[in-house]
Amino acid sequence: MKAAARQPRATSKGEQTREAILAHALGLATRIGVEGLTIGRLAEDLHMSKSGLFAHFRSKEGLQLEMLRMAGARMVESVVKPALAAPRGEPRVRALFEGWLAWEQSPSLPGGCPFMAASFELDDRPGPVRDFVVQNLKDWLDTLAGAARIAVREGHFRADLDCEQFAHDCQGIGLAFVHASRLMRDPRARERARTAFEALLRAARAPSTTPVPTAPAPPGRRR
Amino acid sequence: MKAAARQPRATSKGEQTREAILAHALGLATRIGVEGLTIGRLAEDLHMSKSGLFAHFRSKEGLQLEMLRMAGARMVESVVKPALAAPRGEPRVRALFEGWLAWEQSPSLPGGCPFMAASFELDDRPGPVRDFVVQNLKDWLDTLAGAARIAVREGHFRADLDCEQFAHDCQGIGLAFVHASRLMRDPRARERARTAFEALLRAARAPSTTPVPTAPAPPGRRR
DNA sequence: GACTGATCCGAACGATCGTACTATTTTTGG
DNA sequence: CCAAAAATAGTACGATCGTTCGGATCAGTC
Repeated sequence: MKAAARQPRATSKGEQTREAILAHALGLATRIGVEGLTIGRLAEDLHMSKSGLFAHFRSKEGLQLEMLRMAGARMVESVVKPALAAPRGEPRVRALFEGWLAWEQSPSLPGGCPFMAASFELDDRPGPVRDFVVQNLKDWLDTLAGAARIAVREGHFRADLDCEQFAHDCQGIGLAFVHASRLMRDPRARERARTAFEALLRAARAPSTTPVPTAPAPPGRRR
Repeated sequence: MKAAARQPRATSKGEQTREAILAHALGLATRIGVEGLTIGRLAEDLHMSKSGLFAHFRSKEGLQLEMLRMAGARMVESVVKPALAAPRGEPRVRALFEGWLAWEQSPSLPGGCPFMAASFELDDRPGPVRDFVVQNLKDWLDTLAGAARIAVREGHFRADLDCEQFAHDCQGIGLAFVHASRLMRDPRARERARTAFEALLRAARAPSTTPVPTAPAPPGRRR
């Protein structure tokens, strides 16, 4: 928290309290929702005055946006970037999924990934906050689809795989994981998610791995 | 509004306004959330006084619970019951899924299935409302798993299929559908959901599309 | 037509919301 | 160390929240 003592710039006093506010807001928002965030509650938790805290952001919406911006940056840093270190192809897809699972259960996010929660909270409430969430999730889906496309090029996945559909299905597994884990308190949630993901991978892989000698495409196969 | 003039009982005046309140609350809650429901807003929309409306329920929590109770009953009526008319086995599983898709897009639910939204809204907020949502979703998952189990018995699905996992995966597809449809405004959301569901069915079916002639009960068959 | 219960309204309560203004402190560069 | 600047606190505002309470208005029974 206070590693570097000799930093004349880069972290003015205001900057670091501002970051502390955002970090706490993030942890809070995962539990009570992005809209449920309250300046008063934040100030109380951080032993500040409402006005002193408020002065860091132009409005509540500003606070929400900056908080989500921080969450997005953290997610890229702790999920996407490390996954890029994994070998191209299926291993990287796996790394993305596993990284996301870990991110979802990160201790700094006691209520889980804020974007997942916001997906359902803001889906019918237009505004810049919603727009930001949509953009972030679109980027995430693109990342997944891109990794799948690479896996196709590497020969790990079927050549005719619909990569957007693959990303979509991954998202479904993730959402089901949150559902089972957070709401239903199912202790097997993680196991369930992994099972579903393995099945998805199996279906996405090149047909050679499955010892099916007959035609792999049943009638009516389209797109 | 006054169709039946000769009804001495069964629908007293209070009962029908109470139902009107709940119906409107349901439509509202799907858009602004269960917690976002507001007595004032409801009263304004229905041209009533706050206190007059409030008198129908002991508390806001009471209103929320009764509203969800109505939603659950409607869902059973419009999804589960009709599906029971479908032939046992895979057709019934299909009917459940298709019925749920239609329910999710029902015009009386402008924001989609309230339980889906509540899943993420209340996952970290203990209380009777959360408990009710959990119970309802547990029942839904049991219905799905039960239908799958019947499909196994009918020989439509693999004998070693994990029916709870199947229900879990169905839920994931549903959640991804809501995600893609409501938040991302993806016009292909429905197509995506159907594609994912067909893949799930394909993986659940007996290993060869041709009916299995061998013993229908492999070792390890229980419950 | 008076009585009775159900139904609804109006006004008010304390609390809390987001935000605006003005002081007062604290940090910072010279 | 000092003045300028940044950061925080204090106070107050109009709105709205859930809830209470006493009184109107209505329906149905004798």
